Amino acid sequence: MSEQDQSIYKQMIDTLGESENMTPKQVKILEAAIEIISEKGYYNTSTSEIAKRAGVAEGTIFRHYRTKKDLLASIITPVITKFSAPFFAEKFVDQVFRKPHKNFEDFLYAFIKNRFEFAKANVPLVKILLQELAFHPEIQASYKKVFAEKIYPAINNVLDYYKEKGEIKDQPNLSIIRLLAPTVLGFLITRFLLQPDLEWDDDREIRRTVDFIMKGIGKVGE
Amino acid sequence: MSEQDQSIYKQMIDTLGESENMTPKQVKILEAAIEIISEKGYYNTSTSEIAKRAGVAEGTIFRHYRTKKDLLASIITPVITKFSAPFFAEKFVDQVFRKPHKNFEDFLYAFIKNRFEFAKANVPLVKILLQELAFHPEIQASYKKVFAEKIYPAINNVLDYYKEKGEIKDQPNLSIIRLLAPTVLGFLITRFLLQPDLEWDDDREIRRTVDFIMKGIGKVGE
Amino acid sequence: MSEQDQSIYKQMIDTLGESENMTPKQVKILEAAIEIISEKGYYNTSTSEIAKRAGVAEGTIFRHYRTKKDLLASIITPVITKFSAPFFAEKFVDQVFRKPHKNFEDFLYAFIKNRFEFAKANVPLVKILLQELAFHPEIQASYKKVFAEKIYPAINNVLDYYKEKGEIKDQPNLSIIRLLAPTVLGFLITRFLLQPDLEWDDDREIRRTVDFIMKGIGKVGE
Amino acid sequence: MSEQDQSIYKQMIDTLGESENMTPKQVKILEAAIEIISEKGYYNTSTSEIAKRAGVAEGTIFRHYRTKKDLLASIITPVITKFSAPFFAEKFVDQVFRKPHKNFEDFLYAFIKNRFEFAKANVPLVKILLQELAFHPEIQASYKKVFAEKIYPAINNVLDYYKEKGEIKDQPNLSIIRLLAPTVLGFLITRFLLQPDLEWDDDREIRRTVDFIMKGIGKVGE
DNA sequence: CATGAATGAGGCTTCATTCAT
DNA sequence: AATGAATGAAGCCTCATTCAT
Repeated sequence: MSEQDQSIYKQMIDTLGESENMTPKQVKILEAAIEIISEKGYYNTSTSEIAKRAGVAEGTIFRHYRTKKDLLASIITPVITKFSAPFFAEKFVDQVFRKPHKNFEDFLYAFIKNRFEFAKANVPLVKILLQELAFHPEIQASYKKVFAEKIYPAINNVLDYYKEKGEIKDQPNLSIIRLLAPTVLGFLITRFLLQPDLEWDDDREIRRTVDFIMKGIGKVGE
Repeated sequence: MSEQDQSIYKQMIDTLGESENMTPKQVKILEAAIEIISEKGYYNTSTSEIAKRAGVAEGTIFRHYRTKKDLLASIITPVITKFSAPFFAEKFVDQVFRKPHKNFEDFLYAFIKNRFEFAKANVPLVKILLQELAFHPEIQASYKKVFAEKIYPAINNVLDYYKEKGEIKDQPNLSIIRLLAPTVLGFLITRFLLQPDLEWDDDREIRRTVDFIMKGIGKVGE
Repeated sequence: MSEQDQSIYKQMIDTLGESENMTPKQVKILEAAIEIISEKGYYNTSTSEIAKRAGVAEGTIFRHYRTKKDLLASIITPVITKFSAPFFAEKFVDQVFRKPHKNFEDFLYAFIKNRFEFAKANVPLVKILLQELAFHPEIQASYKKVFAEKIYPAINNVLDYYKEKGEIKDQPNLSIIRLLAPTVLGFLITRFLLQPDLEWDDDREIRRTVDFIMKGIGKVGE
Repeated sequence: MSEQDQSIYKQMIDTLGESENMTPKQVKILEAAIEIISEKGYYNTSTSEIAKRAGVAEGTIFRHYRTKKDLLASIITPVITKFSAPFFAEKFVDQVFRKPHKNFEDFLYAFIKNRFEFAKANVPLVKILLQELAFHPEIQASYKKVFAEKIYPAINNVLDYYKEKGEIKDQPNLSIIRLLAPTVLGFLITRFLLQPDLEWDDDREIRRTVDFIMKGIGKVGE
């Protein structure tokens, strides 16, 4: 799995700050916005507060983002992209067919591990994504697009592949996803958002998750 | 499982309207608030809009609820209670020990089925609960209390019981819950909030969910 | 000096309650209004709060007083009357000419003493009068009328009388009043409103006040 | 006595407008607020009315003053300070000991004259101060502080000084102040607030006031 | 007489956004 | 690019007053 999507939170911003045409102030604005919005939510965060935390005049924000919602979009859109990065076309499918995963369980472990690291490095961003998704139709649309065009097809491929290899029980892929996704997401949400202060033995818990899924989905016990 | 907690949405309000001392206008206000807030979220819903939809003067809202947030609380608090109703003390535990469930699978099926019916009858309320939980510390506190005092102990009992009977694999109960809860919730959320328009074969999907969990948790295949 | 104007606060109300056609509820309302308004001022006191403290429905207030301002007027008007009671026509002037005061100093002492007792018995009412006078033109008008028709003429008489007797320096009566009034009022205000918790030797302080005025006004030292 | 505290009303604002960082709009707001509040009182004055009179959007008020009460405070606080300016430390006491006042009477005349000019130049401000003092605990606190720390000690010094010189009768200073203050204040209030339209011979009336006080306090006639 | 739910005008305040500098 | 004063729409809430019961 790619490593360049780790730690977007700062990294993403910095990268943009250099590669694209971001001024230092713009970077400050993004950082401040991410911090505050992830703490208090979009509607409880005022642009003036963001400006203050960023050490910038209020007007400056609107020089870079036409509206407050634009600012939110500019935070969330990359997260949607990066979060689904592994599913993007070749890389992901390639890994499945050519890479060292000798079976589905191996693949699943690697996949969860990878998304785990991503979430860990980007807690505030993931938090914003999950919280705001419900309230902003534009963002939902953006997500649905990525899901339909990238995520779903990729997963589909993988599942079909392992089904053929006889490692996955015969069920509609959608049903499988419906079971798989909440299990993985549920783990990440519990781990990083609901109970971040518990003492987690992360690796054991990841294995447990894999195990749980494998039992439920796999053909092993049958 | 009790049937008196079905369909709170209207039923709850009506009941209150009669049993408690709710005026017809107050009922209208609650209904309107639930509708609009579940559509657009708390922060996108203005009290004036609620008043308009309820056919009431804006001031009337504040005769009955000191604050807009009070109004939200008066919607959510009963949901928290009712949603966890099956866990409340005797009933739930009794069912497990004395009632017709011959094994954990049976119990699980009955339980999911029951919560499924509840969710089905109260989509708007559940939606509000899930969406707003993130933003209102008071509501979080209220939920945590119910979870710690009612839900968790009840589940604990059940799991211990079936562990003793050898139907559940030996894992920490917290880990089991961490796997179980997202699976059930994920199903309900997908079914009623994310993809309500799909043509669902509900019973088959419930069985699939039970099956998935049983495989992952149970001792069967070992 | 008349004794029937002592302790209006309760007494006034009770009297009205019997003699006039006041219901017990109306009495409660007046009492509550006086208490709260004297504590927090007219504009910081809501009719609902008055109703609550009076143990009465809000509507009941408006059954007895057309408006909130009417309620205030019904409190203040009698105070204006009673506060200037000693000046009312015959009684007052009579006392001056026929009664036991052998000189102006004696009269002054009796007068201040009398108004002192009145103020003492009616602190809340006096407080309301002083505080609200500034903001309600109707009340000002009412006061000016009483002053012009009763108070001023009466004082005028008295001053002229003692001037003739050679006990008061020859100055315009208005100037005398301008010096006299603040001295007396200033004492009462300090005593009951500004520093009510100090340990006052009331009689000594009254004598000091009389002395101060006598020196300033009288012919003694000349 | 210093002359730089004359005519705060406009002068104060103008000064601030230049020396401090006040925008022209902010100056307009202050002027409008002073005018209207002094006419109708704080609670009868709406922020929208102030905005209208100031030719400013209502929101602009709240950019400069977080609260309506803040606006009031920003008007009154300087008045409290300026009104007691002559009492502030050296200047005042110095004048007493080193300056041209050959006796207490001279000093008293100069003092009253000075405060008279101040009141004359700041009628609206003084009116607001007197009217609102009763209703705003924060303002009371602010005043009490100034009184305890500046005014009282200064007066104390002066009285002791002239007592030693044998020009003032031996009474507790607090008693003297209790007699002195209402006489001076009563004069100013009558002159500028109660009867501003009378034709006053100001100098004669000031002398009368001084005379009245001297007789009452002084040792002359004894 | 009494009630108290209902009203709706109006108050204070917030905040995204604009614009002259 | 950056500023920050200014805007004004819109939000929440209060409260005196009315009216059907």
